[in-house]
Amino acid sequence: MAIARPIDRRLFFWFDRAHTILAKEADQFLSDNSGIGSSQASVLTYLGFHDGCGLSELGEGIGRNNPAVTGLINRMEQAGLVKRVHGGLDGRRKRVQLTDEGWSKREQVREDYRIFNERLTRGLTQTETDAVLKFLTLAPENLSKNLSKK
Amino acid sequence: MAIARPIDRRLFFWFDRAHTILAKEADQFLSDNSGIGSSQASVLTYLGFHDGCGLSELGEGIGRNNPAVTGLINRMEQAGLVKRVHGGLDGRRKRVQLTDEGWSKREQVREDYRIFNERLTRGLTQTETDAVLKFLTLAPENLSKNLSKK
DNA sequence: CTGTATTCATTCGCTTGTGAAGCAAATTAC
DNA sequence: GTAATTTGCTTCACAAGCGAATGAATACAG
Repeated sequence: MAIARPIDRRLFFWFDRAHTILAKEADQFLSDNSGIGSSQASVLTYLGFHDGCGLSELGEGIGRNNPAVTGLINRMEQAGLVKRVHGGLDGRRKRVQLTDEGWSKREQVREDYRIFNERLTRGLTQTETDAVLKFLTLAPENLSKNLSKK
Repeated sequence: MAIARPIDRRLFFWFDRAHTILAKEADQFLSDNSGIGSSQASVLTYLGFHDGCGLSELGEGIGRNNPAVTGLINRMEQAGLVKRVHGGLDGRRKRVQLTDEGWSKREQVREDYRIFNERLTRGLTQTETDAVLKFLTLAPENLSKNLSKK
């Protein structure tokens, strides 16, 4: 196996740095255009594909823990973007649904993301963008698998 | 120009999700092994290459704003990892230096990152890892350039 | 020179996330 | 059928980052 190159050792360093910078920009951009932040945008995006899912599943989907989701959905319910409905047979479960306003906001956000993401990938080839997406989806999985065999 | 593929539109969504998950893991991992969090690890990493730099430059380097750096350096000074020294001719400026303990902690962190990053890139080829690093260094730059011509 | 603008760092008030603990509903074990 | 565990969500206390405002020191314009 090849020796890790110095730059590779700083992968997470660059990842973390890029995230704080990009997240600020994304929040600003979304806030200017659609009046919400990136966490709420994540919820809208996820619910667009999984409307009516439970709160825990939502947390899993957007990478936040349960207390964070509770707060996030409180604010979004307050803002009229989503509503909690009872989960049917299971009395503990609550499902989250987009309201009409939520669906319409989601369309705005899709457009914002389209522009923003296009800007992010300037200077990258399609192959490189694919590699980035592969990393972003694979790495969290890799970690959870390797937790045990430290 | 090619039409953006649906998956590409969610680039930032995946980026944000991956970051929260990875950051939690990284904090846990670093905390277990070296007793510090990822923000402090970033400072140690950056200072390893730019020991004695000013607080603003440090913030730029690790992607945090000035108030965040002030707090971070307060905690690290408290912990004996860094010290503030006066910036010479310019009476406003303060420089940050690693203490002996800081240098030694930095070595630990280097090793932690080596292991952690190796884990992150499992399943990726070297070419793909390179693409990820290119993205992480390029995207923040791209944004700041494009701020004006919204 | 002197007044204005700029820069570097800090303080302040607030938001959002975290882990730990708690509660109620459902499931499993015996 | 009851006790013990697990699951889904919420509450709580706290950590850390953000923007805005502030305080000091320097630079610049006339």
